[in-house]
Amino acid sequence: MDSKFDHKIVEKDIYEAWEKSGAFQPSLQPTANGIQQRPFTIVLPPPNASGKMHMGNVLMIAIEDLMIRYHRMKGDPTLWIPGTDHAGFETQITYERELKKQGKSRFEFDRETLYQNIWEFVQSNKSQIEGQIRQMGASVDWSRYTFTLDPHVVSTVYSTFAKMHKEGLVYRDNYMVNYCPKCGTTFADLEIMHEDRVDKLYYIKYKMVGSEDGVVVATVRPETIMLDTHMAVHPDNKKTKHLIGKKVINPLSLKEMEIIADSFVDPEFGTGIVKLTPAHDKNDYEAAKKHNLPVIIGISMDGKMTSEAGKWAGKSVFTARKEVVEELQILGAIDKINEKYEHAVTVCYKGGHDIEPMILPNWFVKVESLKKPALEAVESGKVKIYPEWRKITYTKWMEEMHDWPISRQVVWGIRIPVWYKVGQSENSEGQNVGKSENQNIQITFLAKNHKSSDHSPKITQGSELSHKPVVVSGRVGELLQNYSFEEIRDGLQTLIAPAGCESIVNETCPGDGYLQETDTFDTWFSSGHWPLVTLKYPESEDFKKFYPTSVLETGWEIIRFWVSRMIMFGIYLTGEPPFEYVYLHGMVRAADGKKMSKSLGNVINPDEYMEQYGVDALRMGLIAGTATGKDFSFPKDKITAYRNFGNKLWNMARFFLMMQEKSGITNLKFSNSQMEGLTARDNEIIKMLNETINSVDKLLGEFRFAEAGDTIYHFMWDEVAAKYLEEVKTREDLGVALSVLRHVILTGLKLLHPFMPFVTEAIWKEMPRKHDEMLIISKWPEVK
RNA sequence: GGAUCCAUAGCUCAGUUGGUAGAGCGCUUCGUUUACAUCGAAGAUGUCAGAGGUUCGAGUCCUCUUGGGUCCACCA
Repeated sequence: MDSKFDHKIVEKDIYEAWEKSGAFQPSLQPTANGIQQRPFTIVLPPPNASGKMHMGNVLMIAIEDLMIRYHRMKGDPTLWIPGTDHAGFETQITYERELKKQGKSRFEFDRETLYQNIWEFVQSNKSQIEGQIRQMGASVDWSRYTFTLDPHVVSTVYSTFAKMHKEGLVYRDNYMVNYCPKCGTTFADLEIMHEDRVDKLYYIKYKMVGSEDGVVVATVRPETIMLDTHMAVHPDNKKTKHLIGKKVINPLSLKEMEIIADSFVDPEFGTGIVKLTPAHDKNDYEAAKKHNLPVIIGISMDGKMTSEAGKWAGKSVFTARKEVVEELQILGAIDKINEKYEHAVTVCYKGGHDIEPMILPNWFVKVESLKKPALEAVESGKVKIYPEWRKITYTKWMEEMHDWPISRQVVWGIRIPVWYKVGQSENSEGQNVGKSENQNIQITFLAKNHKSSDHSPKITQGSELSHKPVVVSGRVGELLQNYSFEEIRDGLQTLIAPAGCESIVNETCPGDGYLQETDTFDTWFSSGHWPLVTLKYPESEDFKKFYPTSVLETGWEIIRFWVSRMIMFGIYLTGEPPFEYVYLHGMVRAADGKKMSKSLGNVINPDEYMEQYGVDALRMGLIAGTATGKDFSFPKDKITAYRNFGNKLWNMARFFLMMQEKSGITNLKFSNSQMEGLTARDNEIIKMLNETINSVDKLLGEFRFAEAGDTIYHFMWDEVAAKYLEEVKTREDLGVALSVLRHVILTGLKLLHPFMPFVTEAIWKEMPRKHDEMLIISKWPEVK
């Protein structure tokens, strides 16, 4: 043995030996005295398939591997299923960035081709994260590896959607969604943020109809003024009560606008009068629905003004705002401008871009009947959340939860299995598609045989050359007059079907003339099935044996996104929540105490630490970073400390071996029950060892990982290495002392193995033992 | 605005039924003892944010204040 422990030499070989031994697979693990134990199961929250390991992943794997190894040594049939996530939106963004480097964009591809290209991109990248999971020492069962786009996953998600559709739990409706024109997709309420900003608040003068009087209305969005048809005041506001029912003139459209009463208006804000823009404001939309007002869409999905905006059509929101203000100034319609108006703007959490509220048809999940049992499961303690104070995040969210929009305008994901009939089929039974709402479906597709003489469909992009495919968009009813159904189908990019369209839910194409929905499921809709699909619900033996799983371990920031949905789907499909415990680890912050982010440039890369200090030190250091589940700063010191500790253990073993060799004693006794002639001091150290075992068992049972590790650390270092081992040097009854020392070292290695698997396994291999099995499957010490 | 967590040694954090303040790192001094300098020995550093309350006794429980973090939130 070298005088220093070198993690680089052993890590790879040890992992291969573990994997080869079958220890990761429950069916190949040794059983505990033939007694049928309860299985212990964890499903790995899947990291991004095309990404790389970050500190949060490292902590997650460290904690999960700790629990897994502990239970495996205790003799429970233990299963940890690995997997990776397609990470819909993020991966698509990454891929598009690659395209841009090649001077291309996604608009040059039809949907099918784009999907295939991203698939290949992910396939060529996923070996990195898989390699890193191995490097971490994760004792996962690779034979059960699952990717979130595996055929059986897609098929399970499809059947859930079909079941929910059949039971009336999904519906299609127009909805005011949070749309990000930059990202090109909608975001759920959970996925948007509020950013405090200082903007201009414009006070606009409106003239009353048939009077010289006027009113003044405050707005931050003058660019929508020409769309407005109504204003509103609070019905009980004395100052504005007289205005109800009166009319004013829109300074841009010159149309008359009626002032209505609605209690959502805050009498204290601005002038107490609000202009209504139903298509682009949540409150206004609600009010418009209530009062049956027109909803005029003035901003399109690319963030530009529509034809409804008159002379500003085609201009960006920003430009329109500037120009409208100039126009209003010329008209003398601006009363004043508050230059320093502080308010909160909604932005998307992905890129921090401004959210444009839009009316779009969407698929929704009715959550009312799903959320009740999911809330009940946690409140009754059937699902136990640790740390306990995180529970309130869950219960609050479940109480407030409203219907869940699940459509995403992203290609990379599970395509919603809904089909719209748009083309004529040969066997059409007199169904006149031309008259149906389906002819109003908005299509964007890549036309390969574009005829330059066409003028009805709008060409939005591409060259005039006829051989080069161009992007064509329009209503399908009109497009079909110039293009064949097959050409549209094959070149299809996106489709927006109005809420009233007829549709069929089916996994595969139901017949001729159908186009499939181009939206994909919200990634949380499919990952909400994770414990089910990794266990191959509903028919497999795994599902029968391992469901519900034992612990779901993840970061607290996805309680709402993920944990709640898994519990909902688990109960909905099986009647049982998918796990018994939820353990939520804290967020690893950067050295400066802030959240790690690429934009702040404070990201700490785990690779460097694994390389320099070894996986064991990094894992244990992170676990020791916080004992309470709170967020914590990356604990660099603790990583050094545990690297040193690994070396200390290594040298304890070296000392033992050296003493044994020097003394020539070969008949050491193995278990303390066989040891004779123990001194009071020997009994004392054995007693302390047993107390350590007891407290480690207790602490691990309570998810107090840091304290458990700390307990072993101090016993092994302060009591064994610093004291007992020194005494051994001068003992006359060396045979007894070495027997005790070996017993203590071997037992200590067992206790430590779940925390620091590599160094303990490496030392174990060097120590003379009774059985020659690996440490990973050795029996956890029990105190009699 | 609502909710929640936090404030303990220079730094990062422990301190779970209330009972004499802890760890790691850092710092000071000393040490070539044959397991380990990724080591050993000795040592310094805290009105446990502030105020009040409950108690024989409070870092720990309650109230308020101050200062932070995070989540949620429709105010044009």
